[in-house]
Amino acid sequence: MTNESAQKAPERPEAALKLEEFLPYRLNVCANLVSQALSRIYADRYKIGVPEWRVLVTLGQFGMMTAKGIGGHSCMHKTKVSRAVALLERRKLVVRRANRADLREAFLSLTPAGRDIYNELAPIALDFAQKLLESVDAADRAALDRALSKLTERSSQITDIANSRGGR
Amino acid sequence: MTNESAQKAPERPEAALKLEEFLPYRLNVCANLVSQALSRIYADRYKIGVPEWRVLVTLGQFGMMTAKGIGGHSCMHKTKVSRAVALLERRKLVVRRANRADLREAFLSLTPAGRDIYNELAPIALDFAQKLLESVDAADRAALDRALSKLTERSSQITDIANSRGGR
DNA sequence: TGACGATGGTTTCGATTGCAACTAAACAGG
DNA sequence: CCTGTTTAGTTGCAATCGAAACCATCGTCA
Repeated sequence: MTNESAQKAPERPEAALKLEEFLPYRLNVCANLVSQALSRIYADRYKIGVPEWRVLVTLGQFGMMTAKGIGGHSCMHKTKVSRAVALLERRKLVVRRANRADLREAFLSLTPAGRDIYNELAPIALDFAQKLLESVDAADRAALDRALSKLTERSSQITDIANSRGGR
Repeated sequence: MTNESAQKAPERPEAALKLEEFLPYRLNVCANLVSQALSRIYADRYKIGVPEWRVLVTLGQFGMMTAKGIGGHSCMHKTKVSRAVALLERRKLVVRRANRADLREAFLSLTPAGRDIYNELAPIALDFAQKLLESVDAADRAALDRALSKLTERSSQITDIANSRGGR
């Protein structure tokens, strides 16, 4: 066997790329399925999607916040936040209060109706997550927690570096 | 404290829903970041997106397959597969060969050019996944593996049940 | 004060998505 | 055979998304 042919060999069999074992793929499939299962809880009941759900939960958690704050905390693009808030505002689930000290931003918070929905959904969502976690061996749960944190941190790091390189 | 007020209490503080600790949310964020980081490897270089990437990898792995087969193996909607294949076909990375025994379907496979790209990308992708995994404590990796499998299984189960109920 | 860059948020626009309707071919079962 | 049903794959359409442009306001510095 020459060097040439060794280089051209498709791949070492033991290193073959199998999609179903490939971490990024598995994460994506898992996250989508979980997301879809969860959204059954609120989608039909209240006709809202994931972005609206996140806004609702964030405001439920913090009480009052700017759109920027919501975006930062829920990892959503500002246009997504803007549109989700607009929808919730139309439905009278969220109110906008001007910030006298800075008229560019506005403070958002749940209306009583929004709070009602939040109070109804939050325990159901927690229960859902709990049920989901119960399918994972108790001994593995902490590891999953750590792993998700590490993977999230590492990949956002990679993206940042690549972005700063590309943006030169 | 009456029963009434206990029922109306927003939530027990210890059970409060915190988005940043909520498993479905964390999975989604993690998967998106990882996916985005990975796509840097192939997106710019070859101007393809996730669906095309998955078709490429699936065909690289199995050699020859129908669109249905690809969809099943890569968890993609048939329209996504159809469009991804159409794009790759236009780029001469994939060929379609009629199945004499059943003219509805067609066998798809990589062209030599497609195989070249696969052979270039696969090791880089594997390396990426490896690097990513290295950020996770070695002791936690097997647990992550099991947890992802369980969560995937459980949530697709939930969705299936809900779907069959709704589809009555 | 007044000009300029930065910032919060909205809007416009092109691209991607998934559902539903469709086409064409296979496979009943009489 | 014909007829109705199922299946592989494509296409039309409406909804969603994110990048970039945009608008209004703020902070800075001369």
